[in-house]
Amino acid sequence: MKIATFNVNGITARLPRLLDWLAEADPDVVCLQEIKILDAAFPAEAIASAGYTALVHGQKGFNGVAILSKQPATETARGLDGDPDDDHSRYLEADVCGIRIASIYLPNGNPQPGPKFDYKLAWIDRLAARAAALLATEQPVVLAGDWNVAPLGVDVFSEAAMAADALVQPETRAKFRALLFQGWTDAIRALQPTGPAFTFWDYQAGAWPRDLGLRIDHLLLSPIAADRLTHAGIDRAVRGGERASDHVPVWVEINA
DNA sequence: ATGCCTATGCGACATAGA
Repeated sequence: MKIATFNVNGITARLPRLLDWLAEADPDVVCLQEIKILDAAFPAEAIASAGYTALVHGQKGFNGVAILSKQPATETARGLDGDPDDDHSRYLEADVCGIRIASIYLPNGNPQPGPKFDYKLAWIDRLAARAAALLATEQPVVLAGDWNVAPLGVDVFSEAAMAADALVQPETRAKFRALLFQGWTDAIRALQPTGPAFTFWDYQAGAWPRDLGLRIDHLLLSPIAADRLTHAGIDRAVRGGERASDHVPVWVEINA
């Protein structure tokens, strides 16, 4: 089964690119982030024509996540526990063919320090609580999404240029590492242990042609899912398309 | 030391992204 994550930065603006990529990459499941649309306005018909059902946890203007699937998908969670005042649409989870799959849009957290950074750190704690509960089920689980965390120095084009950014702060990295060390496998790093593996290039300052990227989109696998991991990849070429998102699709294949 | 781009919204610039 091929499972992908793709921050589309607006489903309306990106629909042609998404449909092109679905036809070309042929994933079974796609976790989308930043769909920036209400559930009722989601282009479900176009997605259905491509062969996918859609679970949608939308929001107007910004945020919003979805899970597209060729096989039947059963929703298992919408949002994270732990903060009744949090009205951001950033977490959606489903069962597909016995695999638990989460679409995650972790808060950016800039500027830091400040309330947005505090929200980010608290959100990681809430996600870690959910992740621990999922691990305890001993099911195959895939946590896929835009984590807005560059785990190591090699995951940014320049540590100096990024020093003040919420994506690389020691507290950010420590919380990500703590979650990872619950027992998750970072799929891209499991199959490509060294070197850059960027998944995002800013629209500004010629970041894409200069290859000034970040690795912030990740698929974390539970032990049983990791045992079944056969392939993983980053579809870099998508970044060079017309009206591209600033993120590209990242995917894994696990034995069904 | 800031903006550089891009998407969206009851738009005529502001907010958010990372």
